[in-house]
Amino acid sequence: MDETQSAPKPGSRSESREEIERRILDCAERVFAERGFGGATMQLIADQAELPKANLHYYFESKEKLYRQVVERIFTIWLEAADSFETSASPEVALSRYIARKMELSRTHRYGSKVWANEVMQGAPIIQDYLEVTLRDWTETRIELIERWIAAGLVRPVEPRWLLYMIWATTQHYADFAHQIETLNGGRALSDAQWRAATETVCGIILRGIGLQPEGAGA
Amino acid sequence: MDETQSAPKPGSRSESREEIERRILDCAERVFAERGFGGATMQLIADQAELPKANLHYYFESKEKLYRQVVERIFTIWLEAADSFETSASPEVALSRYIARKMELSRTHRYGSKVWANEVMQGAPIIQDYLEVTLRDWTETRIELIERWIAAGLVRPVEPRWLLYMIWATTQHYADFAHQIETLNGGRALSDAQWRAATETVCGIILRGIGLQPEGAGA
DNA sequence: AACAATCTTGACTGGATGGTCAACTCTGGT
DNA sequence: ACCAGAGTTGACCATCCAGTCAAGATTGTT
Repeated sequence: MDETQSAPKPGSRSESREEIERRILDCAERVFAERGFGGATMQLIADQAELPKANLHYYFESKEKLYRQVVERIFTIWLEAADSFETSASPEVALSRYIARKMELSRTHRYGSKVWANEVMQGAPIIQDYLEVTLRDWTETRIELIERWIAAGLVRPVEPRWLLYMIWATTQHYADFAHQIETLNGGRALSDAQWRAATETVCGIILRGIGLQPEGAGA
Repeated sequence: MDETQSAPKPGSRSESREEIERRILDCAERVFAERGFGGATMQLIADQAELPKANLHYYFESKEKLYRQVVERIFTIWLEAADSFETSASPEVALSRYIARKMELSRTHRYGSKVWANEVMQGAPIIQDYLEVTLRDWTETRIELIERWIAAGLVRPVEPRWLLYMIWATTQHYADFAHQIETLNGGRALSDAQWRAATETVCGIILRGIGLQPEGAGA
């Protein structure tokens, strides 16, 4: 039901420390995602990782330290995705790639996205500094970039800030609200084709919404 | 620091049962929103409502019953907002009104939106039946409506489903991620003007994105 | 084989949590 | 003034939780 790892058997001692820590982090991510920090229990994480709770504490000092590492790992992934918003590309390319990448992340890192959402909803007690520094800087450079596009007449005048929030919201929605989306999809996960269609629709609406023509768009 | 009520003093016995229950529900909503179901404690809710914990149990049998009522209240509000997506209006009017109403809800019912988000992220253990019946029916009628608009050539062909998700995601983001938005706004809540601008930008991008001209749009 | 370092784990602890209860107070009706 | 029912509350309980610990198992090294 739950095979994250498969090369060395979970109980086996041939697993390296790194592998075990990764297995714990993966399970912790899922549990924190589904129940929030307060609702998650070390016992449940231990069970899912197929370890005794005491052993879990051997690898991660405390629940908070474990949570911190989960959140930090997610932020790293987010940062990498953020790079696909290339400052050198044309508006069409930069935005399409960024949106597509974020949609992909929502599919492959559903739980990470949920942990992030939970953390922010709780007022970002752990990652406030990331918001204030890294995220803020990134946001500001992109706002300036979009403003330059607007000044150059490439993009219809919109406030870049609300545009960025729209992209974040729309793409992350597919991870955070996956359960709702799947319920409305007859209880089934979205197919490859549906993910492609959703990505294209999101790209299409946003690009056209700011006066761009999506690449490879018909009539 | 925390005056939800003010006409009759919190401790006063001149408060009606209804008033007390509403005060509890308001506080519970906030606590559940910020910490999720598992992370919330009855003690904290009681403290915020300025009641002894035992008294809280006099009004609400159990934590789960209280949570259920909070979620049901939110769903009711959501349903009312859903009505502003009028099936009789033009695409421009129906969509603009719906988006504007949802943005307004994100501003006035931030905590309700967060509780909903939490519930869905946890797999909707309490409200699965709402998702499967009420939400599904509503969604399907709107999808058919949008398909008729498309068939009539009023709206550019897009898959209505992804459009609806986009509207939900974008508007609810302003409630669920309010903390992030405020951090990026220099730590201040959005002003009236900013809410208006955000609403207009969201409306503008979505309407133009599907080939409509927002009402009262310039050039 | 001997040994030290690393890893594993069942049993435990102190504190928090949801929920209960019996005693108490208040209010409106007579 | 009296009473019954509604509302209030401190003290209490069983359970669960994060975290500890010491005894034991495994591993790499010589």
